[in-house]
Amino acid sequence: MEQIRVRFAPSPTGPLHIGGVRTALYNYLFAKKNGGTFILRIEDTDQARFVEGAEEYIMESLEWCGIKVDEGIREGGNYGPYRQSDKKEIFRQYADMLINKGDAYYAFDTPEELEGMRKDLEKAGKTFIYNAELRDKLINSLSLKENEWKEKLEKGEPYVIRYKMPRNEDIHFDDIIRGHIVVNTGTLDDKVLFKSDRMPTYHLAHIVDDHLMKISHVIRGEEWLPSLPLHIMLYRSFGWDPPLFAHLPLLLKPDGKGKLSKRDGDKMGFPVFPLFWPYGETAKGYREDGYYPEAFINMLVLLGWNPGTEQEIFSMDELINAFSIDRVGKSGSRFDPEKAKWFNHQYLQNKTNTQIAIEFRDYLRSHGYQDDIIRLEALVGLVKERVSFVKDLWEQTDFFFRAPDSYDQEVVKKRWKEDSAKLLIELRSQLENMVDFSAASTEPVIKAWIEKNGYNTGAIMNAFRLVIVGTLRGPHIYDIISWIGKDETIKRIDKGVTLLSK
RNA sequence: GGUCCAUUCGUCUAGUGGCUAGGACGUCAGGUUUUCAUCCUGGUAACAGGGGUUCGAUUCCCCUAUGGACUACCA
Repeated sequence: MEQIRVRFAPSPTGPLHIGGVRTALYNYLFAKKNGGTFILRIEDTDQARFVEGAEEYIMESLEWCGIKVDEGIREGGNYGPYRQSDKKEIFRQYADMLINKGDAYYAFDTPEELEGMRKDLEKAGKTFIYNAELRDKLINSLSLKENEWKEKLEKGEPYVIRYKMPRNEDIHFDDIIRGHIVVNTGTLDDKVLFKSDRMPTYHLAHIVDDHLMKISHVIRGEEWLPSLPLHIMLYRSFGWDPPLFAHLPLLLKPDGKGKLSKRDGDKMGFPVFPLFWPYGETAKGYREDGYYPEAFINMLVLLGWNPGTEQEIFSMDELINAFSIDRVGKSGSRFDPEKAKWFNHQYLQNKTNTQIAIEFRDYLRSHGYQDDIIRLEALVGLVKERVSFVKDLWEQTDFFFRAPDSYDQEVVKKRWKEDSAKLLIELRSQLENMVDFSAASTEPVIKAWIEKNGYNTGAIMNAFRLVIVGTLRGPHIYDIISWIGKDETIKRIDKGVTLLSK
């Protein structure tokens, strides 16, 4: 059987969008599932849009996601170079092959001339297509006499190389996800294959590279579907067997219409990129927002693919095992930031308290507190179920580290009664004598004391929580006082009684 | 405008020529927690519309509508 080789081929024009990450992920899963090779190829044939740092960003993003590249710029491989600008001479040779074969030609029209004609025709209600109908009226090696266009070449006039699309021919092809598609060449134009800056366009470069790199399956975004007929024609002209194609549906914005863009993220407060983008107009990333890469990937993989079972939580290994391109859907998926949070919650709950405590320690430092890891582990155990992110732990635990310096006025109004101070002072004396301050020890004692005196449990517990926490929230009160300790508990009771009895 | 693609609960989706159309997120209601959150249980909610084909269509075909992509010397 043929060796499976797939590639992810982004262009370094900015940060990698999560739609791009998903494409990379599906390629990776497909490769690993089938014992194949995952290749990262940088398509930097557009010199004008090149962005410094984008290439590094792409590689770092894949690494963070746990998508391992088998062949690429860093990894090497036998099918390099893996950066297209490093092999532009090679592309030129292939463009010449097409010219010699008569399937491509030189065109000398300037962009301004073409734009002018396009506008004129549009005014007349017609569509301008550089194709068999019009190419004779334009300036190229088909319309000009041989000596004329050769002279232009010799004089060094700028030119492009265009593909000579047949006038009227049905092109049949298959897409793994979408099935059989037929397009007539009459609706297609003579696409530019080689630009006047002596770089190939995407169309030429990726066909040549995919062939040279022995790519077996092209898995890419749906936006390429309309140009697939051209690509099929190119394979035919070169006399090469095309790879198999799978065009992935798009990722849509959470509300409204259209595909997901950076603006949506800014507007609705969620990241559209895996990592923070530090150049120019900066953009936030999932990593910096506190997402675990496993959760991010798990969320992303289910946008457009499902295993056909009810399993929702997948490790990368499980994904590799379960993945099948047949189960990729056809329609675009709307991205849901709420579900992304839910996934992170799931992953956070599955971490050990130790792991979380180590991460939490860094956040604590930024708030000016520290504690030893054993105590932090215990603390994490009390509150982790309440949060989806480590960074949210602080707002669940701030009162463990500092006594309240003000009290929730609504609670005071409702729960602080005439006899609250007296009851808390009694409670204080109960606690004061206890040696073992664990919840298991204090809880029954306090309960018994309340019962014996026929006190109202609610009145005491709410007042107690108020002076310890400052408001009515948090874990079991006995767990809280155990963690902060007897001295601190007594102090907080005293402080509360003093301040609230005024 | 032209070409191509798509359409099941609000969202991600499962599914079949005959099912009470299933799950998850969200939401709502109860329960647990004398707090809050979590958690548990339950509820709400969908086959875009119209024609066919068929004994029977959510499922197959056509049309319409809606949405999307592409339509650069960008990828």
